[in-house]
Amino acid sequence: MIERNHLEIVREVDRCGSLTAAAEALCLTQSALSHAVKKLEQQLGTDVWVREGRKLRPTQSGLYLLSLANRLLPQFEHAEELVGQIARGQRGSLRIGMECHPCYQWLLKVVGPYLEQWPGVDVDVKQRFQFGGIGALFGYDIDVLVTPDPLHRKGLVFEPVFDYEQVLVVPRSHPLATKPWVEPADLESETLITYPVDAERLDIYTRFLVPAHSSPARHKTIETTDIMLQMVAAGRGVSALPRWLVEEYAHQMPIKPVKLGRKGIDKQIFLGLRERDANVDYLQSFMAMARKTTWGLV
Amino acid sequence: MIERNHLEIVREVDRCGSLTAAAEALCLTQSALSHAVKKLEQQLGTDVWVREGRKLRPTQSGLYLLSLANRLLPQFEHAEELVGQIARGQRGSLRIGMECHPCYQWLLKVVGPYLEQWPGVDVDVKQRFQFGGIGALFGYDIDVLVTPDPLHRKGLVFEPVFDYEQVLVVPRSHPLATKPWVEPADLESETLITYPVDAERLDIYTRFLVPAHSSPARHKTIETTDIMLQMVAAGRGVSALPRWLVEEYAHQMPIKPVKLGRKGIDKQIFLGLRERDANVDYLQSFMAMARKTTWGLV
DNA sequence: ATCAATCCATGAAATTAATTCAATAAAGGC
DNA sequence: GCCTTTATTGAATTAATTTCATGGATTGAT
Repeated sequence: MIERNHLEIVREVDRCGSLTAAAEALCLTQSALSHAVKKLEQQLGTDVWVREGRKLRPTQSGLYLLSLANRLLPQFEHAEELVGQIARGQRGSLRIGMECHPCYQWLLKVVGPYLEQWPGVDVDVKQRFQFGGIGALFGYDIDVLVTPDPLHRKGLVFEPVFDYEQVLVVPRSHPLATKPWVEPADLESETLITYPVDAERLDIYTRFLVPAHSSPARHKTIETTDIMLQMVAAGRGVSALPRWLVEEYAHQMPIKPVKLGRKGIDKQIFLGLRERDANVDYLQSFMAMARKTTWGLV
Repeated sequence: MIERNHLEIVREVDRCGSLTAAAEALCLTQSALSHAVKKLEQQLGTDVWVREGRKLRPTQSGLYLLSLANRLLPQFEHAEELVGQIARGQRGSLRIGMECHPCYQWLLKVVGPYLEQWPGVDVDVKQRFQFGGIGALFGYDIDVLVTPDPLHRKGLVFEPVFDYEQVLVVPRSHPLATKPWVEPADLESETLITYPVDAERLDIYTRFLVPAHSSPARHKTIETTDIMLQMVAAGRGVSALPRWLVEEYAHQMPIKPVKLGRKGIDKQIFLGLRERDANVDYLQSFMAMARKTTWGLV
């Protein structure tokens, strides 16, 4: 078996030109090296150096091992560096799961500065999970979950990162646009546009329409926020989104946020991760930056 | 320090899915593996697997080490295979030094079949040496020397591979072409074409002209055999070459060999190598094939 | 729920491997 | 020729790996 230290020896002997010097460099006695060399040659069944006087000249095998050493040893060294970074929490992969469609816009604001600060971390975002976001966390498909439903289970940790108000978005010229708030009944003649997810995961249903036994005239689903808002601006329907998101888009398109009910619908977004990972530096940092990014938005 | 056996462990645990099975595959007890794993994780300062129930799931570090293992271990294994071949004399480099210009034609006939038989051997031919062919052998610039001058020294071994007669080459229409042999005086009106080497290494001088205190009308040097013979065929001079070589070319061009002196000049070509290498399979084989190739030529 | 089977962790003992020490031999420089 | 440097060798020492014996934890089946 050719071992790493054999390659180390071959490289150092080549560098130093003698066993004695190589032994010095490897923090060994010259005798230890001599023994090691002898054993290696016995194992390989061939000389690695020919002894000429008191010089060592690499044989064919020696030259080959030398090239192998110069190829493999740097990879070992690089690996140690990398694993060290992982150990210190400076490197890793951060797979973010999203269970909150409109949060994608918010996430982009977090990720930008985060990538700058953590050059060793690979960030990826996933939006579909076979067994739900919690399952994805347990199954190691993701490392962090962005969700409005913390659903506590042991082994997982959730932390709120920001609060916001879910509002109705209507065209600026819409009759509802001037109201201080809308009632469920106001939507019965409207087309409601939502993301394509189950109704029980849409607050406008669970916390607004369903309790009032109300429902919209039609229901359309659209994947992307941009298109959704363009549809609203074009008077093709109304939608429910975070207030901060609507206000941001309101600069560019004729839309307006309207409170849902007299008290409005307040929501909270949580970041969840595995308890085991809770003390990993780059994950903690992500939590911290996520919390900070909030302020600029609400 | 990440060692080869660490990579071996990581790979095997991944393959087998459990420590126990991996231990079996590595011919170790489960306990030994457990100890080894623990020590590795301590050294790295990070877990390589997370224990979930009685299953092991690789961590970030573990996944990285696994990819490293899949990259490096095959290289180790390939290296062992290769060194094994070198040890068994099945692989190596055969650098042939030529001190006998016309022998190049002969060498080509040897090398062809040799390459087929020894796919693991890299053959190279060198024709110029700073300190002579012998020096090149001693200095490990070449492995075999093809020479007419064996010049014995200890540490080197020479063996004759073939005999031949050195003859004068003249155009077929030349007056000398019909003579049974030429005398030194016959060349005094001729242009002599030779390879560009010192006169003391040219038999036509040392063994023919010089003893008779004779010399040609002019002396030209040419590097390549083909051009040399074309010059002769064109009546631009005469040259001295092995009879077998001249006879081969005589099919294609109007040239003729003539004996040098009544008795002719007999020569012998030797193959020399370092004593140390004398028992290397692929070198011995080269010697053998060199000897055999002779028959087809003389 | 209980039981058996399977798997991993651990400490102490045994084995094996690596390293040092001390002595020797060989080569190169002055 | 003598002195210095370098590599080899065998025995003693030290360090490491491995095994043995055991216990705890989890899984799947009865």
